Order: sequence, then structure tokens, then C-alpha cells
Amino acid sequence: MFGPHRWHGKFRGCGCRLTLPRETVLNILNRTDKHLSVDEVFAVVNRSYPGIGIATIYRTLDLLSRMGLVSKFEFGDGKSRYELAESKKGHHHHLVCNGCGRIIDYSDFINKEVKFVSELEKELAEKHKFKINSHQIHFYGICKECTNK
Amino acid sequence: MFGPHRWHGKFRGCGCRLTLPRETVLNILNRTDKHLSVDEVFAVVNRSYPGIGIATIYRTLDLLSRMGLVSKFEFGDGKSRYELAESKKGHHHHLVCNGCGRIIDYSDFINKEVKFVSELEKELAEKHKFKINSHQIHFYGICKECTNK
DNA sequence: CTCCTTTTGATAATCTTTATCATTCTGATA
DNA sequence: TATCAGAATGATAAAGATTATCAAAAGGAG
Repeated sequence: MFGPHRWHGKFRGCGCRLTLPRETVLNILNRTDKHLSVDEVFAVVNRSYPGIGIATIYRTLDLLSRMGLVSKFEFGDGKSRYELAESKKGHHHHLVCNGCGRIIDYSDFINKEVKFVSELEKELAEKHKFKINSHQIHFYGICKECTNK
Repeated sequence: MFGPHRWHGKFRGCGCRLTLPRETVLNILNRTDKHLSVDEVFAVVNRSYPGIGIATIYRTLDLLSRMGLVSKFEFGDGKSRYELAESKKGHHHHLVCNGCGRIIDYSDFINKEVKFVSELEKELAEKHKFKINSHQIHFYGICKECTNK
């Protein structure tokens, strides 16, 4: 379903190679359920492969993002964050706490949302002649823990 | 409806002062229909008030954002962008072109959206005990102009 | 007018990301 | 297998955006 098999396919025919650093980054994103920043990915990579430099992590995440394998997010803390586009978590959106910065994934009511969003996408695409590839929905507010302080 | 009247009220009782730089920034955001970056706001301020420094613009936009008067966005070009929270443009969301970076505001189908979002907010708030203040919906893709290239 | 807090300007410092470039790696081809 | 061209990498410099610092200025309460 997910994993290496899928990735090899995507790399074939795009002129890119599925190298060790790239596969390592994909595996790390595949294992975690968090939204990792570049330095977080680098830290994990570094444990297994100290030879891989951080510039490669930047380039890899950018490539994977442009290939559509990885989604890039900016939650407002000044650093980009990444997660696998088709992850075990499934389709979801985000609650962002303005108090502590915590990110909560939610996939409740997601069927209703998917239905709504896909209709909206169709209408927008038509009206604005805009070819939609992806979307992000973020809710900002105060999480349970921050409320209790 | 919009404008200074509203702003004075918000500043009263929060321990903050509505100073010349702050009012200037608010006026600039009130006049434009674009999503201005810090240096763009600074450039406009600088024309009328060359004495106001860019650090003040950073601090002001951050303050206004925390006060809820201004919305902060990150569209992926590395700089934060700001617009008045309650602007002449009314409630809207964004189409972001991955080709040229263009941002298109849309407020089509917005009634349907508002209804959907407010229901969703209520359900999410309840289920996750999360106090929602605002939301952002971004669609990413390729705009008309980039398609024609 | 005086005191205390807020705000500001200039600038240094930090942090993230991108650019550069010589070297290494890879796969295709002969 | 040896060769070659393009792709990828690591180290590091450079660029850009944002935050921190701190002394000076401004504003409001008494």
C-alpha cells in the first residue's frame, strides 16, 4: 500500500534517482506521525548516516515536495514542516494552537469535508481556470492544555 | 463600519497605545487589497514617515496580529504576509499558484463555505476542546496564466 | 512637573534557507 | 569492463527574514 514500492515508481521517468539520502528521508517520514522540520529530519538521518549533510536534506525535502510525495506546511513558527503526502494518517487537516504551537491532526468529519472540498475545487477550478493540486485547511486557536492554564 | 473608530476601541483596555506608527500601518492595510510583506509595508510607511524604522513595522504587525486586527499568512515564498482581518474584501480564502506564486483571493461560494466551516468549527471545538479563533483555507495549483505557458 | 511604563530606532545577533562549486556517484553505452 | 555525461552530494559561503538588545523618547496617571 505505502512504502518503497510506491516511491520507486514515482522516481522512474522523472529523471531523478532514488538515492540513499532520499530513501532515508522517505523512510523517516513514513515512520513518524509528526510534522518534522528540516533540522529534525536531519537529526534522525544523522544518527544512521552521519555522512549525509543538511544541504542534502533541504534539497531532498524540496524535491519530494515538488514531486508531490511530501506535503510542506508553514504553521507560523518560522520553519517549514513536512509530512508524507499519502501517509498512514490518511487525509487530515490541522488545529494550530496559538498558545503553545502544538499541532493537532484531525480527521473527524473528514468524509463530509472531502465531499465539500471536492465540490468547491471543481467550482473554483472552473470559475478561475485554476488547476488545483492540493489544499490545506488550518484552524487557529487555543488548545485544551493552554486553556487550563 | 471599518477604520479608526474600530481600532481605538480595541486598543483601549489592552494596555497598548494606538501610536502614529501603528495607526499608519493600519491605514495602509486598510487601503490596499494585497497581501503585504513587512518590507512592502515598510516601503509605504517610509514615504510618509521616513523616521519610522523597520523594527517597528515588525513589532507592529506582530502586535496587530496577536490582537486579532490583522491576519498573518505564509504562502511559501519565505516571507510573512499580512492583511486586515476585517477588510473591505470581506471574508475570503486563497488560491496559491505553484508556478508564479500569484495569490488569488476568492469569495465565491463563500456563504456555503461559511456555513460549512462554522458547523465544522463547532464540532471540532467540542470534540478536541479546542477554542477556535480563526481559520485559513488555501488551494494550491497552477493559475490560468501559467497554464498558458 | 515627576514617575513609571510603553514604545521606538538603530543595530547586532540569530536562524532558516539558498547558492556555489568541486567532488563523487550512477547509469547508459560502447 | 571502461568511458562519459548528467545527476547528486557535502561543505561552506551568502542571502534573507526575523528577533533581541538597549539606550533614548514619548505618553499617561497622579
